[in-house]
Amino acid sequence: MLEDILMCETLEAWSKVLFALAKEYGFSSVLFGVKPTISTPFSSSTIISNYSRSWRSIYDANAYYEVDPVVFHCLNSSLPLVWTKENFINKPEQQLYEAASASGVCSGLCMPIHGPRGEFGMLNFITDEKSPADVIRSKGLPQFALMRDYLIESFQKIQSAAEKEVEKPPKLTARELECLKWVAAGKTSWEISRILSCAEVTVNYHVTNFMRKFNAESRQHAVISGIRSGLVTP
DNA sequence: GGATTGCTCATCCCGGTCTT
DNA sequence: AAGACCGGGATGAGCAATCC
Repeated sequence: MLEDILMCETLEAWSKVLFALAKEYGFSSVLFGVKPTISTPFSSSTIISNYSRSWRSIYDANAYYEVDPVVFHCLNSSLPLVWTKENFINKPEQQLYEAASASGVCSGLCMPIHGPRGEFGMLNFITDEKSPADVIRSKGLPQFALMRDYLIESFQKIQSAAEKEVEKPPKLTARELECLKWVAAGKTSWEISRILSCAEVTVNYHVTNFMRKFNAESRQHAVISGIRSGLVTP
């Protein structure tokens, strides 16, 4: 099944394998959450889970990620955490646990995610029993670490394929490409106008056009997009 | 012949920096 | 602090080449 997940080409297929893996390993539900960097707001995380919708809504509405000791563990460690009621110590944490257990989220195994490009997240397997120890003992902890690595690798492959699809480089005219190249070289509009033997406003016109094509808010932003798409070299 | 595309140019406004 | 200056950005008009 781990090999299967590397073959997935869509997030939908990937999710199905993830959910099947969790079930196969004896967990009632699973959550895979990841954000681009550790400092990115939690609200912009990508979350794939088969938690109950009501629990997800409650968790988000109460911003429980701010008090969740499992999240706190992931922020500070790469090691797996077998979490139970005992991990929820102070009042806000206990309130979170009460709400969670009422929704069937009683204990679990959490694998922190610290990706190769600074991505941060967690892979959280849930049971509706008081301790997941038996489930983990039967499969062995290293197996879950391996699963996490496969999931990260395959998820990133699907994500980058989707980004490439979205970021097809726009078609620039020869003049726009020349202006982009000189803007990337740090030249001002006036300097470019001298190089290309045209008026400064003409340079501005081409700059405005490639900015629009890159959907950029400034010429610097457009230059970065141009470098990313391979139209110009840094 | 009309529509579209690409290029050039003029004018105006805005925000940041420099000078007095 | 106020004005001058500069770079960046938006808008609109005109012209030439190309396509259908």
